[in-house]
Amino acid sequence: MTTKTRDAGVPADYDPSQFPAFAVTVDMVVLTMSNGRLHVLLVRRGVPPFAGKWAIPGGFKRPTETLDEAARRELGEETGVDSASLLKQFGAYGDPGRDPRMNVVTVAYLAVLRDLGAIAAGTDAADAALIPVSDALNGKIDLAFDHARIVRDAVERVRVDLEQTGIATAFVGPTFTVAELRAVYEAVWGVHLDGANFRRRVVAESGWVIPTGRRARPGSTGGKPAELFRAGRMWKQGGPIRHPQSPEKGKGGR
Amino acid sequence: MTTKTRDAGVPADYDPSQFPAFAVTVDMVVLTMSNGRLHVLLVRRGVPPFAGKWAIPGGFKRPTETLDEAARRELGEETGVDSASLLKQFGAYGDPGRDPRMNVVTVAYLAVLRDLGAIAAGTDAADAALIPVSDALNGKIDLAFDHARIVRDAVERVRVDLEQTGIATAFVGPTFTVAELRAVYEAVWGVHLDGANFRRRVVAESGWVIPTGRRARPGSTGGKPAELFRAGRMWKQGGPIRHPQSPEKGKGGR
DNA sequence: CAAGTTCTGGTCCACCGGACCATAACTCGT
DNA sequence: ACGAGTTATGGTCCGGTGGACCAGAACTTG
Repeated sequence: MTTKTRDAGVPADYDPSQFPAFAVTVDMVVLTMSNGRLHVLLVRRGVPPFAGKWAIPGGFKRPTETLDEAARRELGEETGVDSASLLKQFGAYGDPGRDPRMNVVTVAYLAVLRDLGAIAAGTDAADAALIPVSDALNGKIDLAFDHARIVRDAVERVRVDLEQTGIATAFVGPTFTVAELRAVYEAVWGVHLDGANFRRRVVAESGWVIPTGRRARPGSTGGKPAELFRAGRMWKQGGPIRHPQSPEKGKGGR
Repeated sequence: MTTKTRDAGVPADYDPSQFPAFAVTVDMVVLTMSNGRLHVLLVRRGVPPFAGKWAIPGGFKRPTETLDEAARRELGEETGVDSASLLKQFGAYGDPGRDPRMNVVTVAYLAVLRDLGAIAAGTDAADAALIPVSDALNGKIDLAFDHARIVRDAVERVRVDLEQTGIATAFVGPTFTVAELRAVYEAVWGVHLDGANFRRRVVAESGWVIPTGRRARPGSTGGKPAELFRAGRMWKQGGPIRHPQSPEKGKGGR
């Protein structure tokens, strides 16, 4: 609810009319694939506290907008990207003292983007960078505030969503090959997937990927040119690819 | 982040130092099984706005506590339940005007409890009640603020978590039969599950349920006395029961 | 043109999920 | 006390899926 309903028979040690004031912000964890690895967009702080440290982009929510609108606005302001190809709320953070200056509760959003080269350029690039999530998570780069935890939660969310939604196509371009899509799964999950089986399942799930007639040019290393697909409309509810190693019983394929 | 990082080359139409003040609340959707149906705990509001309407319990977050702590405290104050058997954050809501008096952002928590009879009694029962979620969702009972949406999201979350975590055991008592556990799945999903297959999978998953030597007394309708189990420690990561009807392809069992 | 690399379709088999049957162990009514 | 009804629980059977593996197609480079 919004006001404390004072009907429980507990000592009224807190006056509901004197509610404490908080600042509310939205922070975005922007993830992308770069060079075959998962990266997160970070900005370097110029002012205290945590001046000089890396942080995830974000800003204050305005009273006249919803949380989703605030996230979309901030994403556009900080990265120049308008396409809310994927912008998903995944958590709220309000530990006391997480901002030394004031009481702040932040609502965290996950954004998955492709082609971050153009994005980093659009954001006055000086203080923005794409950092491999592995570096951000293992402490090689320490983040401002509780942003390390937020990034960790976001990555965990992506790992789960990859299995249950069509989030994978948000990582690749408007047109892509099966191998590119498979690389997303392999990078995020850190596993190896059989190419033939992967392709079979992806194309079997109707509505997932739609073949364009065209073919991609092979890389410098050769190989048969791959078929080009574009994303279908089945963006939610059940992707065809399942995380392996889930059979933690006593199986072990042949 | 917590302060707006002003490095993007966008017009500074908003002054970060003048952040708007919000009230932050935590609201709890308390779900339980009663009489074979899924119920939600609601309290009747005594003061405007929405006086007389039903609402989910909740209250203000204090600057000295985390969001999780606030949720646990409020749950105890309003329901008398201390056991955080399951208390999970699932969303933040901050639409403008959701509270006509002021700017409020609420962080919603899902609580799953058993044995709500004692709970409703402990909360000075006059204004608290267990309402079937079906009544709360189809508009038969209209809720204050945007609580209808919050309850809807919570129920959806439970449906998903039921498949992927061990949340089901939170609905039943400290000791339970396989049939009781199956009733949880059937009520939440609205499906019928085969008793024999259900039992097989539940007991096969090691660590899920632990047999106590005892047996339950059969109901007034007779039948073989069921074996009594208690919940194991495998509370997270992958329940053994899957939602049927997921094969939306072209199957149809034999 | 040979060798290497990648894509893509095919095959095969173990395992799983769900339908179904059978039996055990209780209740109630007569 | 005994049959009928009811619930619990184990067994069996079978189609479908997932994953390992092979083979051929279509490109690269040297």
